[in-house]
Amino acid sequence: MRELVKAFKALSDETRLRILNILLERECCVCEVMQALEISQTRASRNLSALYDAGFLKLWKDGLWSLYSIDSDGIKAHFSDVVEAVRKGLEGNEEIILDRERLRKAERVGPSCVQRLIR
Amino acid sequence: MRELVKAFKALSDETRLRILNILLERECCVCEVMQALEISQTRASRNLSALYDAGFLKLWKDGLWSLYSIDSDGIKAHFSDVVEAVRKGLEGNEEIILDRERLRKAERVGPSCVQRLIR
DNA sequence: TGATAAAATGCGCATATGCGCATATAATTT
DNA sequence: AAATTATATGCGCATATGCGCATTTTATCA
Repeated sequence: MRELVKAFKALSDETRLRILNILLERECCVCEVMQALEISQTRASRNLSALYDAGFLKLWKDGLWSLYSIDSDGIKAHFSDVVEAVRKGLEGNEEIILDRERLRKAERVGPSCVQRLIR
Repeated sequence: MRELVKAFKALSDETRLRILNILLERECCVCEVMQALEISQTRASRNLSALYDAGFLKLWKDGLWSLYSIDSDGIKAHFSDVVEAVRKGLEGNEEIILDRERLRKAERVGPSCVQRLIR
């Protein structure tokens, strides 16, 4: 039960749904998430961790980069339906579309290069 | 998006998952929820409202009674999978089993008769 | 070894949430 | 109309959450 609650808690936040959405597109490092969603480093890092702790993501460290991606195998069988529901539920949303567009332009250069772009 | 977030927020609470679970068994009035989960009137009422506001329940008033039940039709197509995920996710949980047992014994007599049983 | 860089984290604050208590509301009964 | 009863709600408080700022951690590279 605790785990279920934790999973839903992870999904009950706009930032995290947006993150999940771009990760459905492809694996990302923290700075790419920052660029795609136009959010701060702290915010990206913390929310990625939350999704990770809830069991939705897997993490693979490549040097300085933390690469997060959907943990398709780790997500319990019946919970992949929930992720699918998220994907469908977000379909057509404007912000979500923008996120994906910015993701296409996002580069794997760290936050220090982007910092000034954010506010 | 706001709606999605609201839906998941409604599901990210133990009390509300327990309520959803007994409503999967059958329609209940507030006092039956109190009895099944052994919680206060305020708590039952408020959490039922939250699930209602998020679009999971429908409400039918019969005299003094407010009868809540799963809104199978109202729940959007792809969201019934989420409810199903909840049901499966709760399977075997001890508290959940107890809730269902108490539900069987629950009667449609108001909180005033039960009040003393709760703490 | 020192400088640089990506990501994580401690702290603090503003806001949100859960819920008890008391009371209000609304429907029923006498 | 007054009393009773099932549910809803205003208020207040304790706790949780989100996130910015500054700093730390961890890894790379000169």
